[in-house]
Amino acid sequence: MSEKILLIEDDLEMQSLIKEYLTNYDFEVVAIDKPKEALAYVKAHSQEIQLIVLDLMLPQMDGFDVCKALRALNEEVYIIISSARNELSDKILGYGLGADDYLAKPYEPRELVLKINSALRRTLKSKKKIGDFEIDEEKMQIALEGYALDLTKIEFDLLHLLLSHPGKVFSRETLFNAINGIGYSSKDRTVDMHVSNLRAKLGDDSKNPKYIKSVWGVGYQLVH
Amino acid sequence: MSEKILLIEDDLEMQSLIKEYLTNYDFEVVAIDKPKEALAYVKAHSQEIQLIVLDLMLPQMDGFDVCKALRALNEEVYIIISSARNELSDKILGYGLGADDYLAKPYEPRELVLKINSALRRTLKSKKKIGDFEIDEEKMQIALEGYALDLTKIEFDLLHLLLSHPGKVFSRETLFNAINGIGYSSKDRTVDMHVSNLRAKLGDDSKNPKYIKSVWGVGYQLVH
DNA sequence: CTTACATGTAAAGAAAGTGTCAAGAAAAAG
DNA sequence: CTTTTTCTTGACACTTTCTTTACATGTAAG
Repeated sequence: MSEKILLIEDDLEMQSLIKEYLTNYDFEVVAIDKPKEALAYVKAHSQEIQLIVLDLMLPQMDGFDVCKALRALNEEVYIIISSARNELSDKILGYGLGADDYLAKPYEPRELVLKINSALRRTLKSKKKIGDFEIDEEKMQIALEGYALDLTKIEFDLLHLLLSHPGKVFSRETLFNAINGIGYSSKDRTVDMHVSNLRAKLGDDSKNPKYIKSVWGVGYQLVH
Repeated sequence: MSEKILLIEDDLEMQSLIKEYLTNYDFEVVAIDKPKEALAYVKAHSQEIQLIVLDLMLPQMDGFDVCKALRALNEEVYIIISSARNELSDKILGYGLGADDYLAKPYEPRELVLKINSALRRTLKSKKKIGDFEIDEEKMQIALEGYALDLTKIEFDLLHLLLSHPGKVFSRETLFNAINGIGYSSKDRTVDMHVSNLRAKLGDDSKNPKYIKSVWGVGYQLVH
């Protein structure tokens, strides 16, 4: 699995250096030196690009405007700005350019790799797929077979926990603690109730569960 | 029960110190100073290793790359990185090297033991093989020759206990206590009943047991 | 071989766990 | 402050599991 990265850098020597370095780390890199071309590229391939590395010292357009334009084209993409250290460092982060991270020049290529990795880890984290489910952590939403479920907070937490370890048996106490902090007593039926409601929303059947199975005397587990 | 830990540390003095310390805590430690050797070792013994302690100040390869390579070889293993405090401490945790925990040098050996313990508690949970059986503790499931058994909680506990010490003779009282807390009386036949049901589910024969053997006047044992 | 006690297991009864409706309590929204 | 939504609790029916009883069978020792 490789990720597509757009590198916008007008210093061609630097460009090829970084491109090579990132390529070694299994990223797919598209390098462009002219901001207008870059914008055109993003317009055309918006969906494919996971991340943009933008150097601010660009000739044709002001780097700020490029950044804004990029963000306008794609709200989701992660943008890392690089620029000479003493230049704009503070401002960039402060003002709403839409950039997600900042890297002072000169920088170690490794640093860039680190930032890219952490960025991708974060973006790839929302929208995990598990079986027929799709979790969007940011939106606090879970979809089943493409249809978003209308869950309460507790239901979301519960299902999320079950989905995080498919097949694992969770005791009622564990589930209770996950949603309520502490204070479980064995005659508490609240977890059962939430599971029952969840099942209803999932269209699941307790006697013949497709998703949430009861483990007698213990708790519940996600069928997988 | 001891756990296998791989220690990658090029400072030999430090290495033997830590190794000795961990050994005192009943861990089985493999210490290697050369990263290439370490990688080779992991490749060969991937399944056995529960946890890796990796020192970043290594000669041949960059510690980052070692860490990544280790993670590539084994997604499951828990990796603890150690490194001089002021070096990269913050970055390491933030960025995606695949490490699970971080320890700033110099550290107290005790600290390391604590981290190891908490890590093992988390990972050491699933899928042990014993003879024809395979236990998945997380899923609370035991499979016989690949087929999952449908056991009740008590049956699971009972078989699990027998499997944990193949050949050991367990008295009825011990077995009873394991499943019921306390309160065994010698004319209690409940353990016998559970064993009988278990045997049925295992397709076992009490007169000619393949799995659970009766030990006259005492209790039961797992045939091995 | 006989006695005394141990084990195997079917079947019945006891106990405990689960599903969910409906009502009340609590929290969030308006 | 009122309304609405969500959460908890109690109740009851129902299911599954556990224990006990009962009797047949098996084993060791005199």
